[in-house]
Amino acid sequence: MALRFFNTYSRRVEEFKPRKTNAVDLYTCGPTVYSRAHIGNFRAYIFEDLLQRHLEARGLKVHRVMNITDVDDKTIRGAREAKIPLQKFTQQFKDAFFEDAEKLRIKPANEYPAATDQKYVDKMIAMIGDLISKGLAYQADDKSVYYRIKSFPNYGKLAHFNLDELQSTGRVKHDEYDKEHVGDFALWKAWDQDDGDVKWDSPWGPGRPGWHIECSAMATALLGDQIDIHCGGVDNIFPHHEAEIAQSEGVTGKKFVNYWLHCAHLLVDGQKMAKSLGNFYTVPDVTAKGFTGRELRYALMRVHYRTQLNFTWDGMNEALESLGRIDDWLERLRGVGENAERPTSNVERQTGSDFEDALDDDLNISAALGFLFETIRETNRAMDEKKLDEKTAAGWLDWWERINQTLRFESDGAELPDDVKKLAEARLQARLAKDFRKSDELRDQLNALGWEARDTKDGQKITRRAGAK
RNA sequence: GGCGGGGUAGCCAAGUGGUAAGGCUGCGGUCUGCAAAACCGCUAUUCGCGGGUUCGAUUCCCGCCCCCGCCUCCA
Repeated sequence: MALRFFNTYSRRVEEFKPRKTNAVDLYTCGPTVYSRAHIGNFRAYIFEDLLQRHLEARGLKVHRVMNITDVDDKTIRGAREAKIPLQKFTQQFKDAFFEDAEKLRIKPANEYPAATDQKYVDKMIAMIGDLISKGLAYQADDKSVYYRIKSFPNYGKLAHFNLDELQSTGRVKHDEYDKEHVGDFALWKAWDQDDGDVKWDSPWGPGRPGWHIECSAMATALLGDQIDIHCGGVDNIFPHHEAEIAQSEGVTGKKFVNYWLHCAHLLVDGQKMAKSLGNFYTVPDVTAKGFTGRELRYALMRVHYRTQLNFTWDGMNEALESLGRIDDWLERLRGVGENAERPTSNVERQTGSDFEDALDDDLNISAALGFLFETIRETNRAMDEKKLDEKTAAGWLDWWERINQTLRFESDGAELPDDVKKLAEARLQARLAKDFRKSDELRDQLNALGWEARDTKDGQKITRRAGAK
């Protein structure tokens, strides 16, 4: 089956055809580092991770760029309030971002360009100059440079907005006196006192780049004038990505992006999770409740990226239990097939490609996981009936290795905490002494800590369950 | 008001013009010292509501209701 994605530009599922035979250019909008990214932000990055890994599973070499926005109104304000230099202020959130991304097993991008990097500022200035010379931008009385949206006929095509019908939500303050059209957006923001020493020289005076131009500059600088896929959250469709198209195509005259993919919001209590609403959780908030990064990864990944996902602690428990099912299955399967000769050349033939086929269909993760869990039930049944031979088990283990490159759901086999280890040891001794009263008491104590003792033919097994610290 | 996404069991969630995947939870059974895990069984005659097309619709068409998002610096 061919790869297909829903393209925001056409509002249709389209067959994916990369420009190059075996390579894909992927640009993903990264965080604005004015505070720690929340798990709603990470939902988008996890969707992009799934996308990248699946493209790779299909044999495509992915060149991924993720920008870091380290200068804007909020970062400047934050640095000013903290009374520290902008660089120092943003660095802590950059560090936190990479730390969290690693916990969620997100594959690093090839480049993380920063908006404050002089070479990209130079590129932005060059693009703005070019837009002015083409009549697509102008400097207003407030010294800022704005994009003249009425001169770019395709403006509004991505968001499917009619410019004359735009209605202000009042969310953003407009300086309407300076602009030719309310919709004109800033390419270069003239310096003012609140900016302190945050400024760059330009032909239009001191100032700093507008938000949108940074992505146009960095994307074209690192990936070229045209790129295959550009991703982000749905809230980036307008105005951010619409502006990127206007800027990039205004300069190059070429189609900027072939496929626009956007991820729906993470909700909490049925509302969008957003810093501005204060209803958000960060990765450390979730791990502080006793959940791991891979459990959060599962919880954020298991719902199709274009469907809004309501974040709940019940959902986290479901993730934990579901992963436990996978863990138990793998352990059991390894008991049967680990030492068998791997039928490497026949894995695909033996196990099929249902999992990958499902993901080909606009990343249908629910269907893909459906196949995984059906497989688990069927192979467990075969093992119960002692009908799963070594070689078949080994084949399924290879299949798992393959799909786990995309899912990255496997347990990293963390060590047991010392108190748990002690209780488990004591319980083992009690059981050997056939002191079941005591062993049951110890099991209750383990349960209270969020761990479960289970007796198998291979001895006692300790498993983490919901609420473990 | 304009433009999107969505409404499928207790919860989460696939899916198809031909009679509802999967996960979590709950209950019963096998197994077990007892449990757990695993497996088996049960849990939507029904897919927001009302019409229409059709031999047949949850799926296509029309109308309506509800939820969420975007509408110029939010992933």
